[in-house]
Amino acid sequence: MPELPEVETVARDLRTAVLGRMVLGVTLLRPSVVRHPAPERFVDELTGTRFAAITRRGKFIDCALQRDGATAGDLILHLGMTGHLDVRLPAERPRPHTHLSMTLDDAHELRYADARRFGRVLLGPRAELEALGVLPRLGVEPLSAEFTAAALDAVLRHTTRTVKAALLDQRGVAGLGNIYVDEICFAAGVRPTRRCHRLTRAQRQALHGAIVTVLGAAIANRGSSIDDYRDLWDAQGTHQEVLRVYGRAGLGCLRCGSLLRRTLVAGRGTTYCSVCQR
DNA sequence: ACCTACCTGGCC
DNA sequence: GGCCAGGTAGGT
Repeated sequence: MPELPEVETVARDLRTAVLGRMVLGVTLLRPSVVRHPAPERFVDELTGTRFAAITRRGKFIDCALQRDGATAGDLILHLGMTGHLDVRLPAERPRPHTHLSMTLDDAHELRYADARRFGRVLLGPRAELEALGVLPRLGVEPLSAEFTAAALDAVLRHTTRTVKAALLDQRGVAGLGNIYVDEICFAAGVRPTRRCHRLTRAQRQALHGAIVTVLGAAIANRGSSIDDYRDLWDAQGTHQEVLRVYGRAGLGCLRCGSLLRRTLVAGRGTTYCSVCQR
């Protein structure tokens, strides 16, 4: 469900809601959502910590924790396809499939829910989690200074895979998913089925520009609420209203009017304009 | 570089 | 009942 713009929106709101708060208690209703460490240790090590910083890396939310003012690892959350975070008062009924609830020192609860359970939760120093192999090593952050046209070239140039598959791979560029890859390909005028090594330099540059502008616009609109994405306060984003290809198969291209096609690429439903995208 | 499995819910 | 869904991981 959430891709980079939705995760960024939730991370920013989370900063407002829980930064500086202490975790007084932890209720782990479905231990299997915690991938590391073991459930008892997870609860013990999280209890009594304070949220010191909240950042996003790809589609992961990283809450840096402190205990007695000293660094105490990171609470790392991935929302999968259907994950939700809520900040609610205890009297409010938890949404279905709530797997983890943290009671905070301002009387609110921070809750993690995920119907399909494709998401996960981890706790520990980020470096340690990466060393253990329980956190994947992610590619370049597309909204960082390191994401230059040359950096994208390095991802695309030496592979024969489709552009769609390469951009979905979190080890290349971190944070892109099915909606935004289709939108990026349309904005760049590139077919998602195109093989990376056959891209022209101009096409690679167009993709680089499109990644930055599409993600920026989606964040400004607080993400796309297609099915069940909602922010921390249960409000919808508005970017779904301006998507140009995702969800528009069979409708007219907003640029040239021809019917948008839908195919399967890299195992994912893919919509594109066969006239505007080459 | 693919392909399937992992889950639940909603729609036809 | 079957198909589809914003995402990975693991096996071939």
